[in-house]
Amino acid sequence: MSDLESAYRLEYFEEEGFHRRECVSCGAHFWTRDGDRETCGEPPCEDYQFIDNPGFDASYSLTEMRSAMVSYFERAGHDSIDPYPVAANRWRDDVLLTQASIYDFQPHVTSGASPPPANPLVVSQPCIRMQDIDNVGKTGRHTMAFEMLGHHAFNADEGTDYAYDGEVYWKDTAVEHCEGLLADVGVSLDEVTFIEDPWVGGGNAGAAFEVIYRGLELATLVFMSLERDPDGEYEMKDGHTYAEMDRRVVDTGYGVERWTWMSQGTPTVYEAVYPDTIDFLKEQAGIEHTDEEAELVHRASKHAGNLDIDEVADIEDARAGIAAELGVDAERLTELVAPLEDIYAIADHSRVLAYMFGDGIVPSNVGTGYLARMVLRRTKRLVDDIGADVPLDELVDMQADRLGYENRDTIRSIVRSEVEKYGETLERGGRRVEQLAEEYADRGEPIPTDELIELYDSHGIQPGMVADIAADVGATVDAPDDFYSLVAARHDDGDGGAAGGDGGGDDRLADLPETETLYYDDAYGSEFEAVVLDVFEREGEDGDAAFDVVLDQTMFYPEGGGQPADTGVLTGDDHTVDVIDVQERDGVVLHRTTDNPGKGEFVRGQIDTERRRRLMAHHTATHIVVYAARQVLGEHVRQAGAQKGVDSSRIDVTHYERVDRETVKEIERVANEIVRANTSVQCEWPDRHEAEAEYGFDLYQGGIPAGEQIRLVHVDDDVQACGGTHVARTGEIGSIKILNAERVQDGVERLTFAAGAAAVEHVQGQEDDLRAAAEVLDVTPTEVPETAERFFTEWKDRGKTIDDLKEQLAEARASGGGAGEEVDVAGTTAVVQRVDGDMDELQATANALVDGGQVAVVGSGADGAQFVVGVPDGVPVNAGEVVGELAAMVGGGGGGPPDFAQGGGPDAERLDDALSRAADVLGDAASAE
RNA sequence: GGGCCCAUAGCUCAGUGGUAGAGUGCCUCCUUUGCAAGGAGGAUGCCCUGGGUUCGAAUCCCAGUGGGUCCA
Repeated sequence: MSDLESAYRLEYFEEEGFHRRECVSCGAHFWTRDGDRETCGEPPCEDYQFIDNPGFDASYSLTEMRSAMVSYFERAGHDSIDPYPVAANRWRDDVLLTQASIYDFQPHVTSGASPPPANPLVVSQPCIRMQDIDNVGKTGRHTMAFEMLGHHAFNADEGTDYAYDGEVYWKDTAVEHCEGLLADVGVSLDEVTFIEDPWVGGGNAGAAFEVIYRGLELATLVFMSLERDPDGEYEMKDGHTYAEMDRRVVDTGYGVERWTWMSQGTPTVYEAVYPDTIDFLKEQAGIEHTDEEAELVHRASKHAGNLDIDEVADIEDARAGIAAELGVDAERLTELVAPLEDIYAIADHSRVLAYMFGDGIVPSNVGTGYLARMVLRRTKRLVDDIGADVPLDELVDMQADRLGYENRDTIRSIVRSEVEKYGETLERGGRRVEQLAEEYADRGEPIPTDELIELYDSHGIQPGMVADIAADVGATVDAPDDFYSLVAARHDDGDGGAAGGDGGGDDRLADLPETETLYYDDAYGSEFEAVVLDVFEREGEDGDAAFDVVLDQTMFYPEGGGQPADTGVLTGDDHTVDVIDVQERDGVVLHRTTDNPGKGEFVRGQIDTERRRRLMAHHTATHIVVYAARQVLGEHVRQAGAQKGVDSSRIDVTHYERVDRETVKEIERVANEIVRANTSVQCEWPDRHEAEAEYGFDLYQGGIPAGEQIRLVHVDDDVQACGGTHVARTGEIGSIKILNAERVQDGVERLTFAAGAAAVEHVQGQEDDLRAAAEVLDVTPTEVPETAERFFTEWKDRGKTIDDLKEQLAEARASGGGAGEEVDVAGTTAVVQRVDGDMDELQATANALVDGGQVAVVGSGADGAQFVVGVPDGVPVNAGEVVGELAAMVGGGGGGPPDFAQGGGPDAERLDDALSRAADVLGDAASAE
C-alpha cells in the first residue's frame, strides 16, 4: 500500500529549487524555497507576523482584493463566472449552505455527468460555515461568511465518457498560478510554505497543499484524483482505501478576506473587511479606549490565533495564558476584549444574514430557514449585550447594501418581522421563567436540570437566560456542563432501520431500452400504438395479480414532479387492460395494469383525456400561482413543494408572514389576469448551464433535474425547469380559485387551489353550502353573516336567561317547600326531591336548599338517573358517600367533595326507588360519622 | 422531515374527573379632585373544533385547527 508522498514531488518544485522539510514543531512535511526553514509556518508553530507589517505591496479593500485576484486568473487563461447563491439547496439537495467554491460544481460536474460552465474557470464564491460560529470574533481570523475564490480545472483521460475530456492543467500549473498571484501582489516567495495535507471528502480524495505566509493560511490547493475503492492502493486518514480515477479536478480555495487582511495588517480580519461597520458599532456601544488600553488590545490580537475553540480545551485557560504573556490581569484583558469580540461577531453575522435573506432564505423552523433564525437571534443578543441601540435590520441592510443586493426592502422587512417574533418569544419565556424561579426560590431549591431542558427544548430559552432571570428573584440554576448533549439525548429515540429498498431490481428491466415518450411532442394526444416489450408480474395492492407493462413508446405520463400518473387502457387484438398507475425507472416507463396484455403484442393505448386535461390545467396553474405569489409577496417566494391533482392542487411557498385573506385574493386576482391574457405556454430543452446563466437558479422551483439538457417551461414571464405536461395557452385553464392558505411550517405557506372545471365545481359547492345555511336561517345568502351573528348573540343571551331562570326556579322550589319529602337527619331538615331537569338545575336547586340550611337530595330522570346531594356546613353527612350509594342503585357511580356531590346511572326506572330510600341512606351516613 | 410544549374572561395566566377562577382592564357608585391613587359593587366565558372514555370531561384518550420551540 503506497502513500501519497510521491504525489507531492512536483516537477515545478524540482525546477524552482524547492526543498521538502519536516516541521521541527509539529512534524508536518512542507515545501519551501528557503532551505534553512525549520517550521511549517502555521500557528501554533508560529504566531502571526503580518499584523502591523502588511504582507503585500499595497493595501486592498475586500472589493479591490477580489477584483485583483479574479483579474490575475483571467489573465492566466481562466474564464470568470458569477458566484452561486449561498443557499446551496437551490441547486443540490444534499447540503443546505454553500461552504466552498467547489460546491458550485457538485455533484454533476465533479462526477463528470455535466460539463463545467467554463474550463478552467475562476469564481469568487460567497460561503457560510455555521460550524465556525463559536470562533467568530475570538480568533481574529474566523468568519462565518467569507468569499472563497477558487480556480478550478476539470480534467479527464482522453476517450472517457465524461461531459468534458482532455487535460486542462494539473498540480504543477496550479501551484505555479498560486505563486504567480502571490508574486503579483508583492509577496517574497521565499517566505511561503506549501504544507502537505492529504484531503478526503465525499467519497473522493487527493493530495493537497495548505499555502502559508507569515503565519496565515492564504489558500488550499486540492487535487482530487482518487475515489473510494475497497481494493484501492491508497489508505487515507478516514481509514478507507482509494484508487486513481480517470478524471482529475483542481479544487483551490483562496480566502479573499484573509488576503485583504494580509494586505492591511490590521489586528483582526474584521477590521480589514468591515472597517465602517466596526467603527459604527464601537461608537454606538460607546467603547473608548485609553492609549494604554488600545495598545494592550492591539498586542493581544497578535496571539488571538491560538484561541481556536476547536483546538483549545478551555478558552478561559487559553486567554489566561495570553494575559500572562502580556503581563496583565486575565480579568482585565477579558473585560477589554470581550465587547470587541462581540462587535466583530455582529459585523460578520450581519453579513451572513444579508447573504441568506438576499438569496431568498426565509426564516423557519426547518432547513436553511432555521439556521438563519439561529444566526439572527444570536446576533440580536450580541447587539443587546454590547448595549448598542441599533435596529438589527439596519445593520443587515448596511451589509446588503455593500454586497449589492437589490431586494433590500424585503430583507429589512424579514429581519424586522423576525426580531419581533424573537421579542415575543423572549417575553413569553421571561414570564414563564419568572414564575418558575419564584416557585423554586420559595422552596430554596435550585431550578432542576429537567426544567431547564424543557424550557430550552419546548420554549427556546437558553439556560443562561434562565439564570439571569432567576437571579433577580433569588433563585439558582442547576445547569450541568453537558446540557446540550442532554437536550440531544432527548431527541434520540433510536430511529429504526432505514426502509427496505423496493424489491424489483430485475436485471431484465436494466436490459430494456428507454421508453420513447410521446407526451412532450403532443400534450393533447390521447391515442397511440405500441409494442409490448416486456411484462413483469407483480403483487397488487390486495394481493391480486398486477402487471408492469413496458412499451416501446408511450403517451402515458408517469408520476413525477408532483404530477400524478395518467390512467387509461391498452387494447390488444383479444382484450383490453386497464392502466391504473404509471411509473418511470431509469428512463423505462412501467404501466401498471390489472391484466396481462401479452409480451410481443401490438396494442393501442388510450389515456383518460378528461383526467389528463385536468392535470395539465392544474400543472400550468401551479406555475401561474407561484408566479402570482412572487408578484404579490415578493421575490423571496420559492416553491417548497407541490402536489397536483384532478380536483385541486396545492403548492407550498416560502414566506415570512402569514398570508391573510386579502393577500390571497390579490394572488388570485393576479393569477387570473395571466389566465385571461391567454399567453402561450412554451417548452424548450436548452443546455443546462446556458439556462442557469440566463435565468438563474430560480429555475429549480420544483426540484433539480439531472442531465446536460433541461426542459424549461415558459408561462408568461415565468420560467421553470419542469418535466410536466402543460396546456398550450393559459386561457385554457379558464379560472383559478384559491381555496385555502394554511401555514404548513413556519415560513412556509400552503396554497390550495382549483383550476378550470374543478374551480367552477368548488365555487358551486361553496354556494350550495351557503344556500343551505341561508335556507336554515330562512334568509337570502347575502344576509347569512349578519343573521348568523344575530342568532349567535341571541343564543348566548338566552343561555344566560335560562341560567337565571333555573336559579330562580330552584329558589322557588326550595322556599316553596312541600314538593319534596322532608326528613330529619342529625337534627337538620333534609329535603328529598325529584326535579326532572338537567344537571345545572339540580345543582341550582341543591344550592338553594343548602343556602336555606337544609340537606338536599335532588334527583332527575331527564337523562338517565342523576343525583345531586348538598350538605350545609356543620352537618355530619358525607355528600359524596350518599351519592355513591344512591347512584349504585341506578347502576352507576358518583362522588365529589363532602359538602356537594353529583352522581348518576343509566337505570332511570329505579330513580324513585332510590329516592324513596334516600332517607335511610342519609340516616346511615349521619350515624356513621 | 422528526420530537416536545401550548390553546380557559378584552389582556396575562391559575385550575387536582365533581358548582369555571385570579391579576389586570371594563361598567356603576363612593372617597379623593395630586401623577400607574383608595374603597364598594357589577358584567364578563361555545374553557379552540370534532369524536371517544365516564354517572359526570376545561381536566383523560384520539383526530383536526391555530400558535410556539428544539433537532436533522
